[in-house]
Amino acid sequence: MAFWLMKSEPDVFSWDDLVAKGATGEPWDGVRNYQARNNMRAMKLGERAFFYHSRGSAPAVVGISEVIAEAHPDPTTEDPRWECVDVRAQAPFPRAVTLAEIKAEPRLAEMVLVRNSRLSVQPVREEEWRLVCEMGGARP
DNA sequence: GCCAACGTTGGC
DNA sequence: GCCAACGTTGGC
Repeated sequence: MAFWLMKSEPDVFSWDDLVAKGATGEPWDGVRNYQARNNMRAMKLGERAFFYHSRGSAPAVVGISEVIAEAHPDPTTEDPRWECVDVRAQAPFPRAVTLAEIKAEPRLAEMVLVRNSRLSVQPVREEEWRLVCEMGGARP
């Protein structure tokens, strides 16, 4: 069981937008980066991902989403190279965990979020997952 | 709004 | 296959 982190600009598609989609969820389309696509290809049904708000006033992990459809062609392009998974909101973080808090935690220094801030879909280690959940008061 | 870091493109 | 130029992302 792997863990993931997916970024979204809250002005474009926020956690609340995903919550509003309910059980139907949302295709995570528009990704045009090979590493991010490869990560989506590796996602399995039922695996979970942090929902991260980038470019907001305070970039932060704000919720947990769940994969409800494995990789399939991205409906927003004819280009067969690009694929997406579908996700739905599973649970909000009682307290958002900001990037500043993550950077201040030495045990999270190896997170992809810290080391390669530009990758929009990234793996999270199990111990990192548990720690971030704990920091946000979320059930891991 | 600025700018550093990174990924992609395209000429050679 | 190299690398400069360019575009995009995202923190601040």
